[in-house]
Amino acid sequence: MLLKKPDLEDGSSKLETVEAHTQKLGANLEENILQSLDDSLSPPSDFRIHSQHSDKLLTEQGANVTRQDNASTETTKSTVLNDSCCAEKYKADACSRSVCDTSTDPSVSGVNSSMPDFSILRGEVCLDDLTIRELQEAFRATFGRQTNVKDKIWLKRRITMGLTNSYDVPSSGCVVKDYKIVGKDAKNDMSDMDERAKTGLRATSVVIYPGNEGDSPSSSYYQSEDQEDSSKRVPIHNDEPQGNLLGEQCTDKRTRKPTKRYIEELSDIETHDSTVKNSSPAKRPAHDELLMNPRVAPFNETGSLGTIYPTRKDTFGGFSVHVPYVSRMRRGRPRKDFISFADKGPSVEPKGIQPSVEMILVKDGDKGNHLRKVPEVPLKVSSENEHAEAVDSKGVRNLQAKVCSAVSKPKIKHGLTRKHHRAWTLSEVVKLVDGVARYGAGKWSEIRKLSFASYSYRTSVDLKDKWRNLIRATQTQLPAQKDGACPRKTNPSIIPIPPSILLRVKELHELQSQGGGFTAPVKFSGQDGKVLQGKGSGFL
DNA sequence: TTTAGGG
DNA sequence: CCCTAAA
Repeated sequence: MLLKKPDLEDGSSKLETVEAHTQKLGANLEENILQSLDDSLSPPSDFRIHSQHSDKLLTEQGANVTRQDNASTETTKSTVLNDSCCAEKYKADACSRSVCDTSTDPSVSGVNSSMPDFSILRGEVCLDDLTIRELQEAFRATFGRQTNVKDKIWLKRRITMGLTNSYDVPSSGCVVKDYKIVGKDAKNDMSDMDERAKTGLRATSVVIYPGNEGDSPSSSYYQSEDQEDSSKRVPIHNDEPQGNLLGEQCTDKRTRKPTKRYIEELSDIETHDSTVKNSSPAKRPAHDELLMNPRVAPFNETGSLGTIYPTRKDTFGGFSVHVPYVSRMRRGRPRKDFISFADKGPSVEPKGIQPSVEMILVKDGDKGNHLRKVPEVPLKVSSENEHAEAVDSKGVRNLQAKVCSAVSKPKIKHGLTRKHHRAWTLSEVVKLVDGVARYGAGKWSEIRKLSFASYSYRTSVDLKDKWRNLIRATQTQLPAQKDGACPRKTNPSIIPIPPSILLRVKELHELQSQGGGFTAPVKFSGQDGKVLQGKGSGFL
């Protein structure tokens, strides 16, 4: 971009700096432009004449021979590719170089490449003065390939575009000097082009290109130019127009800069993609919901009958697709009917599956670790636990808990295990309440150590969570009980916490929340204590 | 490591 | 239960 300054004539002295500048200065940008130019000018499929012809033409260059042998083109085009690529590459280089490093470069002529006479482009070029032939030659010099287009305007324009590396050139009457448009409409420059690119306007969109020799440049040229139909927006390649042998008339379309909106849409898609792939680390950095980020799209039309389904974007094997929006499989612990299935009796308990793991588990628990990192297969609670709960009047719950722990080992995803859900037994709850009463709410670590020594699977966090749930229960369940039966308690597998315990929880909670930093041990108030004792809970 | 709190 | 921040 910045390379094509007028002060580059006789650039031998400045060549190096300029090229250095080129590399330094966003090889990307420059390369993109040149690349797209290349693409547009030399589609590999039907590029141009055979190198032999090129050579021949090269030798005849002085005469500006522009005859094209279409038959040869057809039959031998495939062998040209390398050569043409070289030429194109060279041309690309030539576009970003100073003026005189081209035709005089010995290496170029040494490679037997069909380099056109770039001298024709040197200095000030007034395309209006040239004949069609000369224009064609200039075209060749500019793009490094032959053209048989005879349309002067088109040629001029194309040459100008090539020389100035700009898509935004006047259709006629301009003078190109040192790869920059001077004379008429000298303001057509890169900066101007950038401006247009920003605004999404294309001056070229109104220019009509006359067709030539079947490769009509105007056909389907700017179709959907200004229609922001994103589905039609494709990057600058693979857009070869129909029936075109030379592929030179589609240059504009293929090389036109994407509109702002296109860019935005593209980046939008990318960000969406990335968010889908990366999930949002802030929210849920881990694992198992990586793909569970349903992206509800606004009603997309997916049905062939035109029916409208709500869909969400989902990811399957790296592909982002829309699928009908339905609930996902539940994650986490199995449903309670599963529990009740397991609850049918101790006979269901698969005791013999992995006896060794049990030992590991118990040992682990004694150390007070929490089990998440270990592949957890709790088959059986420790004997002390059993003993402690043997006195519990609600033995069913014990069984249930144990069986539950025995039957499943949720492995969520790839190494990360979820601690198996163990239903809180009544005795546990009582222990917890007692612990809170003794050590105060918040001393979960202490409570765990002192009151839950035998419940290795209960962490201090568990205690805290359970206590919180108990508090909630007192706030919801308790009043409801007074008013009447809670409709949701019809579930038999959920054994309600006895109101006595709830009352005590409430009392403790109120007490401790009022008392601020109160941590002093509190013995039960007589009423609650009595009830608890009556329950026969055998803790401590 | 523990606690608190949101999810 | 999980996860994280804060202490």
